Amino acid sequence: MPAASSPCLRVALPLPLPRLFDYAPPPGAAAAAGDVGRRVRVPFGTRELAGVVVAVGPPESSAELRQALAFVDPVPLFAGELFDSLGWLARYTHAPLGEVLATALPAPLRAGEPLPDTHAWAWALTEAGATGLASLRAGARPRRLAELLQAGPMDEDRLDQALEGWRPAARALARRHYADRVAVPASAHPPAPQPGPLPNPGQQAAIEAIAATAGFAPMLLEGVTGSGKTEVYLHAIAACLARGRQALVLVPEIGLTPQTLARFRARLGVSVHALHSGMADGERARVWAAAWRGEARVVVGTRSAVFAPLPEAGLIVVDEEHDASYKQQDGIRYHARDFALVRGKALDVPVLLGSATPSLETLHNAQAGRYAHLRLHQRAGDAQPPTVRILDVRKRPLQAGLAPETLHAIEAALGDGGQVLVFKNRRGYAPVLLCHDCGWSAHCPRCSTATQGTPMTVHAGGGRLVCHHCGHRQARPPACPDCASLALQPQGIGTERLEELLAERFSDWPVLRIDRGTTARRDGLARLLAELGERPGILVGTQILAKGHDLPNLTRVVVVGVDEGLFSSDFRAGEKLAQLLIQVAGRAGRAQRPGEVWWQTHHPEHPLLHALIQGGYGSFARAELPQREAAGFPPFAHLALLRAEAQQADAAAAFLHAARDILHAALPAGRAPEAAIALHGPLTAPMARRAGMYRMQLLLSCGHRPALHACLDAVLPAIHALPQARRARWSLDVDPVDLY
DNA sequence: AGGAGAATAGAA
DNA sequence: TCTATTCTCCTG
Repeated sequence: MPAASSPCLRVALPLPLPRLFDYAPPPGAAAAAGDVGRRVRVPFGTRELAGVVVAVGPPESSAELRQALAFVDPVPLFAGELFDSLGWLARYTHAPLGEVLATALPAPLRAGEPLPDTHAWAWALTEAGATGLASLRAGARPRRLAELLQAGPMDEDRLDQALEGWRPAARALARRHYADRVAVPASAHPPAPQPGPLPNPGQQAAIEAIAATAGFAPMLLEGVTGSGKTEVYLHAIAACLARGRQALVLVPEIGLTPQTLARFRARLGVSVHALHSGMADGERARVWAAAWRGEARVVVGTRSAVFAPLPEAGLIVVDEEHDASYKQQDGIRYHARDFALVRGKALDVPVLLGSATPSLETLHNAQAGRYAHLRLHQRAGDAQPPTVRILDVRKRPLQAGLAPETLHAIEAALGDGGQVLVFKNRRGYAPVLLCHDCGWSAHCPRCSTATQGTPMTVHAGGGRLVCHHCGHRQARPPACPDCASLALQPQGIGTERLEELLAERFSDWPVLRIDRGTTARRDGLARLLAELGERPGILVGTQILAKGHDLPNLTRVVVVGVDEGLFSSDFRAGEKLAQLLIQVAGRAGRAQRPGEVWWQTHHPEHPLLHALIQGGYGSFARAELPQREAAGFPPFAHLALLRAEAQQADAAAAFLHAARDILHAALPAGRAPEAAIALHGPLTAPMARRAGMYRMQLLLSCGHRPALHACLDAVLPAIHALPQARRARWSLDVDPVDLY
């Protein structure tokens, strides 16, 4: 055993413990400053863990240290900017560094596997192939592929561009032993970009503004749907590549379509690495490794892609920056857009935030001059903005939840050969199952709000009950459990029922339902849309249809259930609804055909709807921001939410009361009012019980971010040490997005 | 977190 | 009295 005075490895382990663990270096190694950022395997109690060396120095305690087992990495995996930024993230989220570092890694790397190889794959003709080539049918794909390979082995991503459908052809050649798949070193072949459409003046101005920036520059690119934000991204990325730098593009969870990737690949002329939750762990680790080695020049990915290492970074793009999927809702509750800005600053590169409906936080920063504000007013290709109409359905007879005017509008659009989108933000067959005789309705046994149980949604054509909050499912009861009546009726309308009713009413046209139920498979959505093509028909769907795919023949959009978002208690509900309505409306009339949007509502006078109709999203935002300021909500105040949940309601309450007492005692007296920290609660969470757990929360708000963080820093060790903390599951959410 | 050992509660 | 389950402690 080495002497206690020699330097040790200070290791961050993936544990919910706010501390590091010291180890003697592994056999045959001495601890050196250059070990910082390397992963090590260490013994921990009776188990073995993989952690990250975050410092080298004298041990904290004088006790005999255990010895690390072995380094995983020959050189630091976390170095430079990424290491520093993740340290910042741990401090900002008040989470243990070890957990933050683990969150930043794909699963295999988190588990301590070595950084995988990233050689590219290429196809090469065998000798048999070279001689047998002539025997292949002329003009057929295998023949054309073999001819391409005559010049030498060819990378797979080159083949993607050179020959459509080459993969089956390659398999055919391989079967005859005419060709082999061979590993080749990842070659950074120079970009061979394809020209795109000529930018319009608005796009040109934005492109030039971005080109004129050097170093860190946050920019909001605000452009209505269809104004060609992606074109601007592509120009900025191409310029970044031309300077020999890497680009990172973040997209929302459901925005990353195969079409998007194909478009990026074709236009940029380099391989584009995707990183998203649908990929296998091994593949993610390979892409992460490719970014680490600088081989991946363009990384396009969802939330967690914000952790991609970028040794040669030149640009970060966050598309649809307002999207809620950028906020991680469990574990380390980071916000990918905000972390992208932090990384952009540390990397000293521009960060481009794009949206048709910017978050009020971003808009506020732009208005305050902290972000450059680029605008695209014009829709690409001379497309006209859709006209939006509010349809007052009070006292109107509804059929399938649709007013007669709405049905006529759908019929007219179909008759004109157009497609119609009927948007309903509620999945399933019906939102409630009700007993017509006694008034009983089906509620989830494991979830409830403060005042009532949450209804179970009828699914699968009426045969099954599903809770949308916890996923609990059960068979639909044949009779009322209270009065044994058989008069159980599905009430209200979900997408499944809407699809059924529309298919009945418009039997001459195809009706497609697009929601999590029908698009569970990876490219389910693309498949369904490709099937419909440009034929007239009806799409029934939820959120998932609000973005992504181009639907050039979509001429009419009907939104039902607008009212459900109008009177929510969440202070962000209005913003979310406005964003949704504008995003969905933007689906209409993308090409030459003018679009028409109908919002069905029982509240035609609601100021939110009026603001949107009269002045669009900007007008809504101008009205909303002062209200946020008056109410002391973000972006004018900063929030942190202490959540607790437990099997027994009083365990959660006891913890939060104890935490409140600690906080209260620590609140700095006599501060400037803007640095004052307000405590709200403990209160029962709006969703009081979820999956059988009782849930409570304590909200902290403060006008001055550093004061809030200083307070949390001062108080969290005591909160961690509370005896009540072990009787409840608790977490701290800095900048919470959902307060449910 | 998760494993180990201690404490405690139900079945023979 | 013995085993099953919950509780508490600790990790370098």
